Amino acid sequence: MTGRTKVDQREYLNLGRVLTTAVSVADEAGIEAISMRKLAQKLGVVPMALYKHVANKEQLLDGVVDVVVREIAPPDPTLDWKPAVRARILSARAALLRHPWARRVMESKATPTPVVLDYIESTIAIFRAGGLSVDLTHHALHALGSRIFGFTQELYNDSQNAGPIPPEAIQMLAQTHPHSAAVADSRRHQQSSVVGSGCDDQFEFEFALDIVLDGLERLHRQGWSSSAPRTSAASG
Amino acid sequence: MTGRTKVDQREYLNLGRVLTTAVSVADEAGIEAISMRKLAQKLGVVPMALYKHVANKEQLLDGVVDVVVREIAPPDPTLDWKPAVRARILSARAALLRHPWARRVMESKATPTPVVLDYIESTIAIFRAGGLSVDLTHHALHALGSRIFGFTQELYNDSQNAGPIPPEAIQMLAQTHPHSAAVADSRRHQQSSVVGSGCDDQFEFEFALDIVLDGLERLHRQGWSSSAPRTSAASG
DNA sequence: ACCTGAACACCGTTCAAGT
DNA sequence: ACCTGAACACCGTTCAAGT
Repeated sequence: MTGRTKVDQREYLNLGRVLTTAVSVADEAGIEAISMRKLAQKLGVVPMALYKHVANKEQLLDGVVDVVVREIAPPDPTLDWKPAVRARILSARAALLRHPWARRVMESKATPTPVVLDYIESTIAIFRAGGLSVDLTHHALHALGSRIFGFTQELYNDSQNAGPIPPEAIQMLAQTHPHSAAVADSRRHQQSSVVGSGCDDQFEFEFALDIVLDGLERLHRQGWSSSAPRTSAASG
Repeated sequence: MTGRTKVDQREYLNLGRVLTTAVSVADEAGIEAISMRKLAQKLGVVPMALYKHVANKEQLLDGVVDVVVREIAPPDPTLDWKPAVRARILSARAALLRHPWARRVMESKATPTPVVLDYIESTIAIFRAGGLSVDLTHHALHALGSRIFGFTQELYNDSQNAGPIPPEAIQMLAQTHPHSAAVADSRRHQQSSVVGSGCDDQFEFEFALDIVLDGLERLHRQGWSSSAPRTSAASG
């Protein structure tokens, strides 16, 4: 009977509140701030109370990823397959920019959750509705890979904190690695849209994405098939 | 004076032995088997003894990555830039296939070690020697991204243990996600070179790599520049 | 029957005590 | 001066004791 007062003092914990709290904790303090103990403290409960809603930490992270994936905009049925896929991937990228820690969590997973599977399914559906064969769609998924989720595939992703590389650093780099310094320095001559970074990340993302999408479109127009005699994949 | 007997009983620990032991431990038992405590035990020393050779665990992992990166074959100067880059990346991929845990370790790093910087430098040198502009080389590095290191960018990389997806699983998947099931099923009709996996990972890797390299070659031939009026990146 | 605090088996690293 | 064992501050999860 005394348990009844708990209802008045505090909302019962539920899975939704656990997950959205975990997302906001990660947004504010990074993924390393999500431990069962710290999250429980944030929720004002004992650590073991979380185990009423998730079986273990892995299941918690699955749920957290699902929250992020659900933020990705659904496909626009009025677009042709190429702009539709492009818009979808850019929406996924936007979601990951809001939750930069989510990429690492997703990469640590070995199998997709049903929510992620739904996302993949609807993305495949865009290709198929656009007339691409099952075969080419299969290879397209491999070629796009985790870019489907909006992942960038830069050499070093974690330089989000740093702004442009200071000139002194490039000067020093030039003494040992001149080519690298020259390429790094070419960033600062692009004043197009630079905000915090020395590089226009959005431009580079779209540049790489368009190379792949254009290559796939070319193969599609050629009626390319993997069982046909092998030539250079995207030439002709 | 009694310390002298230590020399007879056991070789003095040195950094090289620490790193090569760490690599073989990871090869045999996975990256989670590398902890300062377990590694020390494997070497027959007390955990704190490792701190004579590395400042902390991060520095240990840096050294371990360096061992793997040094296994990548140097560029072949007799080849044109495209086949040279292609061969280099395939050599990097081969190194990662021997040390599958290395990818995750490299991704956890925020900045490159000098050894990794040497690798990047020599790869950039291939592009420049082939006549690509600094500008295009810059974008090429972004477009290839971590593929430079031989990283695959599949949706799920950790399915190395599993063989082909069993037909029953595809049947079940088909009920909820028909497109995904069809695409997954298209794997089993490629009997080209399948060894353990249901998919020809080498083919898919080269397929995606060639799309990017062919796109870059096309832009190079067009004299493409990022400062020129923007069109679809790789079309024309 | 339910909840939960203590405990377990780890981890990287600090630090002071012992030689 | 050097080495190193105990200790610290964590972690995810188990489990039995208490209500």
